[in-house]
Amino acid sequence: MKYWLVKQEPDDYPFSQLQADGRTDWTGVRNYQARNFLRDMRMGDKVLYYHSGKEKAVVGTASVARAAFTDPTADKEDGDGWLAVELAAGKPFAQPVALAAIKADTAFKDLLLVRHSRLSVMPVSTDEFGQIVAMGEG
DNA sequence: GCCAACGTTGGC
DNA sequence: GCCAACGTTGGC
Repeated sequence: MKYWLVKQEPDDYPFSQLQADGRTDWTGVRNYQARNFLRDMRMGDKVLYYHSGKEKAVVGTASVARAAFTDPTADKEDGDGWLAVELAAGKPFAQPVALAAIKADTAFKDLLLVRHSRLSVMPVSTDEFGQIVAMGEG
């Protein structure tokens, strides 16, 4: 099993909305590096859900409910080859894990969230995932 | 609101 | 194929 982190503006689609929906198609990714990570996702993989913008914190977990498929929201102008996955809501964190806290911990110095802040879909290691979940559960 | 980082576009 | 210009993202 692999572990991932996805980033979303809470104004666009907050974690609470994913919880309300149960699951959702993760569409609209138009970046090749992120697309390649989507392609590597397998059903059952675990996902950290990060709120960018004002919040800047990991707020809960999700899981991959359906492996990559053609993004139905990609139009002609976008070209083809874009992918989506389906995510299922996991657990909200009792305590959001702030980006500042992640940056302050050298255990996360290689995390792409820190190193490559603009990437919206990224892999995380087993250890990183476990540690962030532990922090989130308080 | 600003700026840095990065990706994309378009002229050459 | 290179590179400057531009647009977007996201942290501060």
